[in-house]
Amino acid sequence: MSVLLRSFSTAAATAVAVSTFSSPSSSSALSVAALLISCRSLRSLEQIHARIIRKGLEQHPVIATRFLSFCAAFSAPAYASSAFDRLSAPNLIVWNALLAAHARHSPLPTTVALFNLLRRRCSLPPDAFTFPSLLSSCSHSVALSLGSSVHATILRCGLEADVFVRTALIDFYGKCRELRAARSLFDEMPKRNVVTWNAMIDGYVKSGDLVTARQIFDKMPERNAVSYTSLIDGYAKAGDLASARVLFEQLPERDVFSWSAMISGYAQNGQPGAALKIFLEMYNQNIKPDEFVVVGLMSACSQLGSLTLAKWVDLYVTRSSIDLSKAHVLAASIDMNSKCGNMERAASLFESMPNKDLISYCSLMQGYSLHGAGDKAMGLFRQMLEEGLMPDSITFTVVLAACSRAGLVEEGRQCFDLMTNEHLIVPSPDHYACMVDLLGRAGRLTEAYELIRSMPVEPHAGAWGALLGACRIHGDISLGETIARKLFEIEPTNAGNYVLLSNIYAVADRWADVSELRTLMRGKGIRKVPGFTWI
DNA sequence: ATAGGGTTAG
Repeated sequence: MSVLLRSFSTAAATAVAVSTFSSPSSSSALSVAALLISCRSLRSLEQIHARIIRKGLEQHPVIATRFLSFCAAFSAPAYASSAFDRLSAPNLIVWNALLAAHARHSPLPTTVALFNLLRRRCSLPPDAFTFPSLLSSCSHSVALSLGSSVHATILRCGLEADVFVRTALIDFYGKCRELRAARSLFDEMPKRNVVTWNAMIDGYVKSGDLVTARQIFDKMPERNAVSYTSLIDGYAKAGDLASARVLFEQLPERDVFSWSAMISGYAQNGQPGAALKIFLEMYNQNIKPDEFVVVGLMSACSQLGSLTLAKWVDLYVTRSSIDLSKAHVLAASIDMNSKCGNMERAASLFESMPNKDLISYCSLMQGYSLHGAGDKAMGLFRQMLEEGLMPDSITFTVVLAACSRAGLVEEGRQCFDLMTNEHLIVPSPDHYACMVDLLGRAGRLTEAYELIRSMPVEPHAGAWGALLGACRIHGDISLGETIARKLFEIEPTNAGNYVLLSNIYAVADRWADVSELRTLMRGKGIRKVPGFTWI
């Protein structure tokens, strides 16, 4: 009965609207309106648009509104504007639909300009449908002062009590970390819905107050997937995967957002195995992944370094409907293939990029470096400079590490000079560690020692460790002892340093020293880490 | 016709 009534009233509303603009035929308007509802892509929207024009229905307010909201759905704000500009007398509803299309997909200034145009051109003042879009645009840009002036306008229009407007305001203040403003608006609200509560949770999560976010979550009368996922995401970002997991297990209906929150949460916290397990659970439930899930999966796979897995993931993504040309998916894929040793694939993905960026260059260079092709890494570095890209501090870390692994002493030195003299980058402890490693491996132990002692910043254990490793390779006992003594001070419990010195003694047949060192270790309660060998 | 959730990578 209610369905019948509703469809009747929709038809009636259409008829009224049609009569106000004198349509050629109300039945064609109805059929086009029905066609619009079933529209599934931008291409089919374009076809329907042609039909709208052909049938003379372009000025029909209901058709125009529906058309504009489909432009919003397919992220086509420019298309919405071009159609809107041909309307002779758009009413407030049509204006609101245009504003919504832009609020979701255009930069804030464009949306604000449109709002000002609406105020000047539309015969009616903005209503409760106007402000939520405008505010959401302010929220996404975290434009506190602009949004506050919108709030003032809302008060002048007497619209602050509207649930949609008020929820949008709460969301806005929450996103701007103005939790006190959000809270006063929230506490004095007579009727809230689940979106209102979720806006508060999101605000507290974003400002890092997980305790209050949890209190809101526990207090709310009904929850949906968004309530859970916001909190899961907050816990995951704070590294509390245990709490995230408990909520995830409690969530009755998981959507792709909740799955990706867990997968990327584990991946980002260095638990690639757990990330993979969650993904497999999702996969076995035949849930379609999206690009966020896939990026998390690839990140986990990079950390595991398994070529077999990387090949499977690659094939899986190729067969899915995920757009591999999207920048972050591509970056994750290049990184995964590089780290897992599929350099051909990494290189071909890299070549497919129209605009190669610093990060993709670095991913590929690191891959070559890791797999013993330092010369290829250096070739890429030269190509990068020729392309006019500006290397940053991390780029040089990758490049210097590549030189060090490949024993390219001269190139490494040149790069260090290039970094400091031309790019004016202050060398970090990491850069020094690379240089010490580079010189040390090449047997220039004295030079390396001089470098480490002349560092203007405090060298970290990695630099000393690299030098101690070099002393072992080149059998320098006296320097080795000096460096080891330094390292025992900096990191007294790292067994690796004791093992290295012990190996130096062993190679020189100084077994008494080996034995003494072992006693020293036992005395300090240090146990050797599996994987290190005593000769 | 309107408000809510997610990867800054090397």
